[in-house]
Amino acid sequence: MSRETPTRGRRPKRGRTRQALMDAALDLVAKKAPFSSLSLREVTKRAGVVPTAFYRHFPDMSALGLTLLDESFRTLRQMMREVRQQELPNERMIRGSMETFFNYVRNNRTHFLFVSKELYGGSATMRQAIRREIRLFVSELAMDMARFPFLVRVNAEDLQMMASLVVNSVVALTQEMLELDEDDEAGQHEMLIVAEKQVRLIYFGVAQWRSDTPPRT
Amino acid sequence: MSRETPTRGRRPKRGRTRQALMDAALDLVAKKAPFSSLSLREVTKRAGVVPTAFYRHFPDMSALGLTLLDESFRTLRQMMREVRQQELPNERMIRGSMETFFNYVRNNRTHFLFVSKELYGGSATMRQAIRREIRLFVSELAMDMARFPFLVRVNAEDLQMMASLVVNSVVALTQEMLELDEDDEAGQHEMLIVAEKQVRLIYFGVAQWRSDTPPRT
DNA sequence: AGGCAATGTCAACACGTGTACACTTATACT
DNA sequence: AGTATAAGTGTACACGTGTTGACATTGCCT
Repeated sequence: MSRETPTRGRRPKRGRTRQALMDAALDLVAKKAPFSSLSLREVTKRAGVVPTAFYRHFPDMSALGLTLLDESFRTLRQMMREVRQQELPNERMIRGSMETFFNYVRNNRTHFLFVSKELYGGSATMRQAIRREIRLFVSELAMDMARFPFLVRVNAEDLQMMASLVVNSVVALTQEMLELDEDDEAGQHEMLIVAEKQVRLIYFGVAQWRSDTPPRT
Repeated sequence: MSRETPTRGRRPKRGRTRQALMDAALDLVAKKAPFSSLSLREVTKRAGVVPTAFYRHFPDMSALGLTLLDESFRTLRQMMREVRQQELPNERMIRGSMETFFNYVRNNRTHFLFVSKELYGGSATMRQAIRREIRLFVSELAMDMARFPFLVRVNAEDLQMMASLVVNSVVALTQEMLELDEDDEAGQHEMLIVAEKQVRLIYFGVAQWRSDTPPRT
């Protein structure tokens, strides 16, 4: 038995522990295992808090997970919206979007690691929640593409399919990038280059596309 | 404590348990959690065997995992090689490859579920092993594409980038399909359609591509 | 038929797990 | 200042975990 602090119930600021728990969970995810295989005790220990203190902030681990998930996507959504609104010419737009996105990933590494590991390995509700976010990105991108003049003849279904192709590719590259060492700048830069090329390639394909089925109104 | 069979050491055929353990693991992965969060006891219980019997066949759980991984990819590799060798004209080739691949996924659902959940959520060695297999597919596809007459001017780096775009997209759609209910035929068919369109779209983009930059570091 | 290696069982251990309960302390509000 | 409430602590329990060791059975080979 380790008796580091025999003092009893003495800790400063008001609601600091909640954040400590979230940070601890992300920490463990980054350097150990996926969130879904973390134990409550493990997290509390890392946060420097007794196990039972956990319940003062979350009813159980899955609640912590959903909070983390929300935190991960909240700022990202807004950022992508801003990126989209700045309306650059095509070529510059692709490059710019990729740069800001991957920069964001880099600055929020632990959050993306968390999401990446839960996308397919998490609980059913967790997976669905993440998928919903991704589908949202796809739909918004599809709406943007609908405004391209050379895509007026493409029906909604195909627009969705094109957008999902772009998003899926970026997601895959993101996950690949997260596998790299944190300070492998060369590798990460290469990922950016590849991502930009892949999206440009898709862009070429899109320009060539015709929907056989009747176009949208 | 359930004492269903108080008999002691009585079980028929020779090496049947090893397969029972592997089946039990896949079973649990399919209807519960990712392999990496399964416990040894859980697996043995499912296999109808006492925990210690496990060690007669595998030194530990990770060994079971690697065996399962090998089993998952061994037949797939060969199948893809056969598909590639049948040299159909472009359009038919895309459709045919997608059909046979997704059919294979359908017939080996549990194996692919296993792989899908370990790709990002598994242990480091597991993740690397799976990535290696995927990279192998990418390289082989790139070699195939190199024989396309309209791709002779594309450098090796870009060929790799194109192939990885195709493979990543198919992988993503596969994982999406695995999320569907096992007997949702309509949904699975739709996935096939989307996959075929996406690859065709990439194909269009590829036909338009020129490598501007000479290969550099 | 006999032997021996492979394959199974049982009991036990030391430890990690989630959670309930009763408690102490810190902070915010009147 | 006084106090109610939020937020922390320690103890305890029942259970699941991986692994060890000694023993029992099976089945293939000669």
